[in-house]
Amino acid sequence: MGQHDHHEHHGDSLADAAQANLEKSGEKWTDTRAAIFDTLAGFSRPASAYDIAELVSTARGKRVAPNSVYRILDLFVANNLAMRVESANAYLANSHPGCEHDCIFLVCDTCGEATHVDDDSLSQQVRKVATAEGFKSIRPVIEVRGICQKCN
Amino acid sequence: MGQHDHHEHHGDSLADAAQANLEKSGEKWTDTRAAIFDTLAGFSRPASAYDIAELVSTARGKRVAPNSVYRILDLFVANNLAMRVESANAYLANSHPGCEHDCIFLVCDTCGEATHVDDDSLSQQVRKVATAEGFKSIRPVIEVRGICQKCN
DNA sequence: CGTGTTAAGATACAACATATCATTTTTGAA
DNA sequence: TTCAAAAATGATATGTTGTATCTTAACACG
Ligand SMILES: [Zn+2]
Ligand SMILES: [Zn+2]
Ligand SMILES: [Zn+2]
Ligand SMILES: [Zn+2]
Repeated sequence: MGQHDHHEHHGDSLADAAQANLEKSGEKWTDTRAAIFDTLAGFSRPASAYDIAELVSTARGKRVAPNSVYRILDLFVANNLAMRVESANAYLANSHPGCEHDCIFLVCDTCGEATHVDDDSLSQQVRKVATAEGFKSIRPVIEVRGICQKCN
Repeated sequence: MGQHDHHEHHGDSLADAAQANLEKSGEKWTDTRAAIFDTLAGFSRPASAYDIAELVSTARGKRVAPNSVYRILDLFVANNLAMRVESANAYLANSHPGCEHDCIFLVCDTCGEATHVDDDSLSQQVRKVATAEGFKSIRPVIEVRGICQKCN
């Protein structure tokens, strides 16, 4: 189903890719941003801004306010370093920054884990439906809520 | 794109259809539920529980608390009388209760209006992707954020 | 340096959502 | 009809998510 080439990154490799991507857009990879990215990437589930604020605060020994976290998450989303899972009011690190496409998230109602799926033909169809209705600046939100295999 | 027969209801006809549907499930069509449904159906855009609480309170001259509204909206969603638009934290009356299918919502970031689209083949594909990953109790969330034709 | 710009912090508050317990209304059997 | 159980709604408190505004700190660069 992955109809395009891309690289799934992990750990340091992911942070490096994220940094490279952000800097390519002329943005800076500051300590705070790095800490927030690392924390986000450390979650195996979509993390709320408050989750991240708490962990980063502890990790750095000084409080990081939620609004700062939101600011940086917004920056990450705008630059494809992270995605927002709308049905969970939470965020996920993008495991393949630099690769532009519409992700599909399968979110388990029981354990909260989110599976990331790519299906370009499907997301293209969604875009086509919206285009047909005259929509511009299209951002598909394709998610599935349900019970994952492990929880069944 | 609507690959199945169904009826779009409006006004009293819609409320009647909603009532019939709810009662078919053994639930009661109380005054409060009727008022909340009417208010919800009167919105041309996804309405938040608080929006509805405020309007219903005014209309009935007595306060209806948000938690009551949430309770009833949950009931409506469970019985297909309303749908939740996840990316807007808000609700829409279902213009065709009794007709089971996965709706697609196109939501304008500028004016907030939501266009309702049905595409069974598309939503079936989304379900298929989730099924292939071992998901059960699947509830697709297919929405598109963007700028609508009028706002362009 | 000094000055303008960008990033981050502090604080307050708004918006969305749920938990718990009390009260009212409905129902249906005695 | 009366009364007890169940269902619906109300009151209240609190938790969670998100934004607005202003201040302070870090940085870049002439
Ligand atoms: Zn990809
Ligand atoms: Zn699970
Ligand atoms: Zn339909
Ligand atoms: Zn619009």
